Amino acid sequence: MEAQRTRSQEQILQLLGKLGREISAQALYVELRHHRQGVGLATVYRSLEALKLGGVVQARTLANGEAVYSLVQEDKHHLTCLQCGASVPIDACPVHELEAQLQTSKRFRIYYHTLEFFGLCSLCEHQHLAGA
Amino acid sequence: MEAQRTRSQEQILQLLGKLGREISAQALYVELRHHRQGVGLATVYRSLEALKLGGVVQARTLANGEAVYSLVQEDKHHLTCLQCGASVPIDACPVHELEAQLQTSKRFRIYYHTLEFFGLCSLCEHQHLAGA
DNA sequence: TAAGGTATGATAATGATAATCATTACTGCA
DNA sequence: TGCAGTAATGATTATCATTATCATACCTTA
Repeated sequence: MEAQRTRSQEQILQLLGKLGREISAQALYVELRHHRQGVGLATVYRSLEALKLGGVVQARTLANGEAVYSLVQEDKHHLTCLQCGASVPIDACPVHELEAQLQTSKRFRIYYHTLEFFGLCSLCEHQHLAGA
Repeated sequence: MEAQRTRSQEQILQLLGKLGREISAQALYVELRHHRQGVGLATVYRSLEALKLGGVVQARTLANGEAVYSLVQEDKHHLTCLQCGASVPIDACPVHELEAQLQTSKRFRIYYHTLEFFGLCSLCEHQHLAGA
């Protein structure tokens, strides 16, 4: 029965809560190691996977390919520069109604969503146009 | 000056257009190889990067970590099952207004956005609850 | 305490992407 | 047309996050 949470899962959950921000599995591993007794890297990945399936943790993939995790929270979205990778948070989020609709029309239990905008920040756009 | 497109870039662009669907860099590499004269894998990656920066190609990352590319197109979003990976397309998209706002308020030139919902499809939710 | 199952951790394997570097194609100019 | 300099290409290697493996430790229940 997977309703029970593992000790590692609890630790990770707690740390994620304390941090209040996204963090990669690798960084989590290091962080846990600093704090108290360490947790194996494999276990970090396993726990994150389980928590994700449990609907309490969400993940998104950064431009460099690594995934970052956080507690499921509504409306933390981003605007990311394709050139320099700068990522600024945005707070508006117009997808709630849609989410509710989808949940019934598509017969999916939706845990979370990601919404990301990609383009060029003004600085990079300049450089880009200049042909730098 | 990077306004000019490379031959490889043109080939890739054309193939993406013909395909009309998302495809990974690796698959593109194989595909190009089948069609005409091959293009090196490194060049595939470089070209995709350039086209992305040029605002004509968009990318998103699959659950398994690989990135898929397609021509920039509005409103091709997905609903993905965290368990089995099933990914069903959705056609509604409520973010246009927000995108327009952001473009001015955040001083970003936005090329495209991704919007993805994650959860469990009804089948997997059953299995999950059953503790399989 | 013993048995069965699950969780864990160290480590190796995988696989996509990025870096390297020598070679080739292209550009503008004499 | 020939040259020089620059950008593009491709084969290959390096990197690095993630997964798989497998033996050990733990926990629950009888």
